[in-house]
Formats: sequence, C-alpha cells, structure tokens
Amino acid sequence: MTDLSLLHPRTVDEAIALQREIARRVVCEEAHGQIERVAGIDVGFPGGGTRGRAAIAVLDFPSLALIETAVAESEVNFPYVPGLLSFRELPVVLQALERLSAPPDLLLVDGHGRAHPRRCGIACHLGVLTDLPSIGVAKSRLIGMHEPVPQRRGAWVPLRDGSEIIGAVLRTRVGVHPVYVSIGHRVSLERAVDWVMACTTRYRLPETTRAAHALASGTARKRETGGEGLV
DNA sequence: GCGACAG
DNA sequence: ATCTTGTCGC
Repeated sequence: MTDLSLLHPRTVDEAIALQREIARRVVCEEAHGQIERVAGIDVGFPGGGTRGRAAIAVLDFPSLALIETAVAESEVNFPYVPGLLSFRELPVVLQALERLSAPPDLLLVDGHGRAHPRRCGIACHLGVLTDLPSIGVAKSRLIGMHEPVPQRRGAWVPLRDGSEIIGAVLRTRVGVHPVYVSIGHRVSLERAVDWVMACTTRYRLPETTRAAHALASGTARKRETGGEGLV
C-alpha cells in the first residue's frame, strides 16, 4: 500500500519537491483508534560503512513490554544531507516494516517530523508513506528556536520557526538534555508530547527508541529468537 | 561570503 | 551515524 513514488528522487530539486508534496498530506491532529502497539524505528550503520540496518521494536502500550522486532539490512546509496535524511534511511526501514506480523498503531521515529525546513522530516515522510500515526523524536535540533526548558521532568517549551510552532523541546528526565518532539502524522503536538512521556521510563529516550537503537547498532544484546535477517 | 546542519 | 578509554558525578 506504500506509495514508493514519493521515495526515489533523481535530483535534490526533485527531492525537495517531493517533500513539499508530502508535507501537504500530513495530518496534524488525532486521527487514529486505540493504540496498543507502539513501534520504535531506527537505522544504524554498523562498522560505519554504507550498509544500513533498520530496526523496529514493537512494544505493548501501556505496559511497554516487547512484543516483536524486525530487522532489515541493505546497501544505502543516498548520502547524508541535512534536511534529506528520509531519502537515505526510509528504503531499508520499509523493508523492516514489511517483516512485522502486523502494522504498529503508532511509530516513534528517530529524527524530526514537522520540525524541518519544509515541515517534512523523516517522521512525516514515513507517516504519510504508510498512513500510520507517527511522531518524530530527535536528540538534537535541525531548525527552530526556543526558550530554556524548565528542569522538571515532563516540562516542555515550543520550538518555533518564525511565528510558527513546529515542535516541542521536552525534558524527559531531570538532569539530561531535552529531546525534540514533533508531529509526524495523524497526531497533534500536545498528544505527541504525551506519547513520548508515556513511553519514557528511566532514561532520556523512549523505551521504543532505545529498543530499536539497540538492534540497529551492534549494541543488540543476545536474546530473542527473531531473525537478524538479510534478504 | 560565513555559519548551521536530524542521523 | 561511527571510531573509542578513561573518567567525572550521583
């Protein structure tokens, strides 16, 4: 069901045009049913080469118990260009997504959503391609300005680009750098912040993101029977 | 022209 | 993102 025509631009200009088109399709309000399966999405490059490994960890909500995982590896050609990250990482992510027994109800993507120059970060791109609710959770800023974030756990301030609010800078834990939360698809910013907090327990990043990261980077611990799969 | 710049 | 030991702080 995925519209792959929105994923393979031939030039940078074409990529930017696609992003403008995708940004138009983003739904910035709640448009989903009950959410029981929350997925963390991340891509790593073990060894630092061009071989990308996408990992998806599906957790039960609200218990946050691990339900299932999926991994896919593939050669990545598109270079890393700030603002065009999704064209580099999404192809292999979609491969991993196809290996799940069922689609997740919500995606927590490692990277920005609307907090992007054209309001089309990787979380928006993936959300629109799959038409699944998604949220962007980034560890650092791409664009936007904001006031200092109060130290209290759960405190957040708006991330602005000019007069527009494009995301939230959220303190998930006391004493850690805040994370950048933004709308991916089919969810409001306020609810996105709530989801991120609900998935975060004792670390800076949500458990979903942590589980996916552990699988995508060689840091995966030994357990599970699941496939480490090549194609 | 000079910085900034998700992962 | 990835390459890496020790080290500061709670």
